[in-house]
Amino acid sequence: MSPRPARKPQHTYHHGDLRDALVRAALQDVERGGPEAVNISALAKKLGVSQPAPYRHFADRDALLVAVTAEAFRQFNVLLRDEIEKPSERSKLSRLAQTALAFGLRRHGVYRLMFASRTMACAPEGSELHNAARETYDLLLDAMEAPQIGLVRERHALHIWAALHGVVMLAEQGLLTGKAALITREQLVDDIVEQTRMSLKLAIEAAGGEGARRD
Amino acid sequence: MSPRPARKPQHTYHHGDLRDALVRAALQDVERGGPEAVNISALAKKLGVSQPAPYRHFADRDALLVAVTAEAFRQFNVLLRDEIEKPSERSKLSRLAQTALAFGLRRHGVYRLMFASRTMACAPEGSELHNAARETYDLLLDAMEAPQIGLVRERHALHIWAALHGVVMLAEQGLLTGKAALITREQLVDDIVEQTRMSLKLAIEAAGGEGARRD
DNA sequence: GCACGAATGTAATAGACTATAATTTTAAAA
DNA sequence: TTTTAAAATTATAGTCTATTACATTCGTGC
Repeated sequence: MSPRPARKPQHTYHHGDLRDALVRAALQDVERGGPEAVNISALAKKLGVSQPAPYRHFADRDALLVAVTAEAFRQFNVLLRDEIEKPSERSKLSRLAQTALAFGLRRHGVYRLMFASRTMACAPEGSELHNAARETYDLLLDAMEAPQIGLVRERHALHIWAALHGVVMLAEQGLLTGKAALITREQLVDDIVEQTRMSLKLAIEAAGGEGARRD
Repeated sequence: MSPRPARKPQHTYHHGDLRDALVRAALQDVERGGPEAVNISALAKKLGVSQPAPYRHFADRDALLVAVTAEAFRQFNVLLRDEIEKPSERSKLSRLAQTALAFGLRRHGVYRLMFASRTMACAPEGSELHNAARETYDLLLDAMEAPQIGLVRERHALHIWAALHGVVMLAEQGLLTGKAALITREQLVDDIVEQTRMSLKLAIEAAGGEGARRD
């Protein structure tokens, strides 16, 4: 998104920044109530334009959601990249996982849009959205700090990604109750990361013994 | 749901089975297009009643979705229970996981309603829906065939549940592409189950050494 | 059998939201 | 300055949810 004009001139016929303003405002709504909370009419009203004005910039509601999702991925990926590039005692993988968990819980409406919505499910391979998600995955691969041996790294990366995603979703759905509530989400994620790191280490050692870089 | 009458008598003023018919038909729609595909007007038309008739049986659209979700959980739990009660060479846990995976992929609209919808997120603790999900979790605990030692079993159960859920959702969202596509979902789930069984076994042995049944 | 209340249906209608068409205003290029 | 394209506007149609007021049927008690 382009930088926002300091303040909107009053009563101009042209908004001047409607497209970006729509994405920003819609993202806020998604944050509160998930994708289904996005309401074109309400957005138009809030931004002080007529109800059909948004359709000058987005073919339909879905197109707006695509733009919002892309922006969400941008923010998510920046967050993750900043975290794993930061120097720290703790492992990159653990920090990436905890950062993603925190994002998923704190901005769960946005997270749902990114990882559990029709918008993403309909994004064709090679689309902007698909590439954004791919970038997230690449950050994960990077954070694993493991050599590329066959599909060993992929297998473990997917395991972590899946489990992390599962924790966020189960927590959001209120399915971590009873005895399960005694385990914090952060602990659970740490467990998952550690267990996987262990398994990965073993697999790398095993592969090292028989000559690496197979496929 | 009560057993369905063989065939609806023609042109009776009363449908006779509208409530259940609505749930069944809505479940079909969810199967195709997820929760957002449920359309009260269309359902009424399809079932040959007036548009407002469904509101005699459900306060609003959300209430219908709650009933549909409950029915979905009933079917899911029956499927899982049947699987783990069946005698087999393979472990209960592995079979439960593969069955859940297959359900999540084949009936992904329904799965989304059960595990990634506002309907479930809004289900209060103690509600029919919440209990249904709890029952699923109990089946998982049962399938683990592990003694109850502190939170060890819970921790591993949650790990599996989360990862399983993650695999289904990532697959549905088309996020398993590139090198990741070379690993089948079934393989991935098997990996996760095996890795967790290993970790669980170690944890149980470790706990056994220092006297079990702590909390 | 039949009267009556509860359950279940209908018709009519309001309101929210998406989306399109026709028209007007503005900004900026020629 | 004129012209043109982009970006708004007003007006309007269509779909869907939901409510209200009224009609029909079912089943129970007499």
